[in-house]
Amino acid sequence: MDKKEHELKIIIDPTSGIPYYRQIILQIEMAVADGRMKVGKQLPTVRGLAVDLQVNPNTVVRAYRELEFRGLVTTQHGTGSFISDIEMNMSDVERAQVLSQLVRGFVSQISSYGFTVEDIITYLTDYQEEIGL
Amino acid sequence: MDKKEHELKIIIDPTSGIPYYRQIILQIEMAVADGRMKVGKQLPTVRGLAVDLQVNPNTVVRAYRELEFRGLVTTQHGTGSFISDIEMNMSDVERAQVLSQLVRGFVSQISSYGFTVEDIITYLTDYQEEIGL
Amino acid sequence: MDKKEHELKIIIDPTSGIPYYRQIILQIEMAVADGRMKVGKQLPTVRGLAVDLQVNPNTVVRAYRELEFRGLVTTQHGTGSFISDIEMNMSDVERAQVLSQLVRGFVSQISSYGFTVEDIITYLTDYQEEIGL
Amino acid sequence: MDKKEHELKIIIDPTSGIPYYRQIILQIEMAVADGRMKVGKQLPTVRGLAVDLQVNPNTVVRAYRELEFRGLVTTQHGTGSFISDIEMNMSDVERAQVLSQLVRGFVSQISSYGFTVEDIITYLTDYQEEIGL
DNA sequence: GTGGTCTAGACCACC
DNA sequence: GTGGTCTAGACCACG
Repeated sequence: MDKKEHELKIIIDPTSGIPYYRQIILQIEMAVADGRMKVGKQLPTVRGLAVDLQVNPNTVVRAYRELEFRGLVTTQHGTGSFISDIEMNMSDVERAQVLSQLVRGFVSQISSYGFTVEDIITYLTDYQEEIGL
Repeated sequence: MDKKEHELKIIIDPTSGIPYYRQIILQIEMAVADGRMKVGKQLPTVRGLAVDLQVNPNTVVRAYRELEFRGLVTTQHGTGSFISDIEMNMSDVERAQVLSQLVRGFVSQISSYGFTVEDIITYLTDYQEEIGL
Repeated sequence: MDKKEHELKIIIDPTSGIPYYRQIILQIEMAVADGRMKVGKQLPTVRGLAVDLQVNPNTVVRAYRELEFRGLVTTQHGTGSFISDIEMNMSDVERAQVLSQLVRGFVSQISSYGFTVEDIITYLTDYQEEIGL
Repeated sequence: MDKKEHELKIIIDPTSGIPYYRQIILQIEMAVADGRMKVGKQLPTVRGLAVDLQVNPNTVVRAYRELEFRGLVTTQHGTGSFISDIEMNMSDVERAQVLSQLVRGFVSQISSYGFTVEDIITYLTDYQEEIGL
């Protein structure tokens, strides 16, 4: 078994209309969500990732900054950026605030498709049972 | 007891983060989808709607143009804009698919922050009341 | 009495060692704190302020972005940036989170001078009485 | 009951946001200020301290160099670094002035977000316990 | 080597 | 006109 089969592999789609820095954020969030990136693990360096993705280093910086703001990532100057342990580093209040921002962003997104908060709640309730199986 | 007495009541929310022209598009789409606007019916004039909504006429123009591009609306120069008879609306099934994709993506995202579906539902329920104010 | 005697007058000190964008943030915060900027008032445009301060527009963008993240400022694409009504737009949870971030930043700052949280609490308690006079 | 049994115990907090070399400087300054380190006493060797703190030797070098620049420390090539007899430490009065300036500035800042001195005190008291863990 | 800040200037989206 | 994103590349701070 190759321990590296599920490493962090970010892919930028220039045609998606989604800003590059957001694509980076989303894919790092997903990597954490599905366990490919674990607490304490170092993220690619800013410059390294920029070269990989063929984007400007500043674009990566911006993505990392936003992740740090949200508490998902910790940056140590001169050392690198790491996945932080949110549960440990954030108070309940802070976690609630992150949830709030994420949900509001999502609501804004779905309403641009004409869906309502009601629709999501209904869907999620069903989804929850589905997962619970 | 006429359920259609308010045929087309568009409301712009400047704080939603959704572009004005999109808000107009969405609400016209929804009006068509739920039967408040029917094929052949005339839309408000660009200037009239702009005054109503207190937005720049160009914003309304843009919304109508995009609707025309999608085939939902036909513009007759010098006469006005009308709902065209092309069936461009998403079916319920399609809408459900889109919702599903969006919500699952979001659930994946928030789980990277250690939140659960339960957390979202709770938050949304509160949020819904807050908006309802 | 000239109504404009106390307008927003931002001054960048290139020798202070404080990043320009932080200097902008701090001075806008102060302007709001002392009433020179009020809720709903429009901030200088990004480009306008950049020219005024003789800094790059991106530097102003960054300052405004951070203020928006903190909830002090609301940006409307294509229209401008405005002082937002924090009390209205933020939930208790969100306000608590902003407080948390501000205080933690301050603690980090003062500990670089060798002061402790204890020192601040002591000072603030005295200060509070002083103000209360 | 020797109060000085732990003459110089430096602790690096990687999460504080304060540069390592500053943390070293501050703790040496404080050790001098409260009498744990006296004039003429030898500081730990660069390499020894680097190993102790698990930091890069260059980081210790930098801290010592800055202390030497300030006159607090004298380095004798091939022999070691020593506390010099120049009185560079802030008096209590000076420290109080600095604290005052910092705190008042911060109070002004947070008031732009609608927070009160009371809010900070409450938060700090909680925070203090949290850190104390 | 790492990340942080800033500039100059381009191009896009929204009003 | 407004703000938003991105690039190219420089210089600084930290380890």
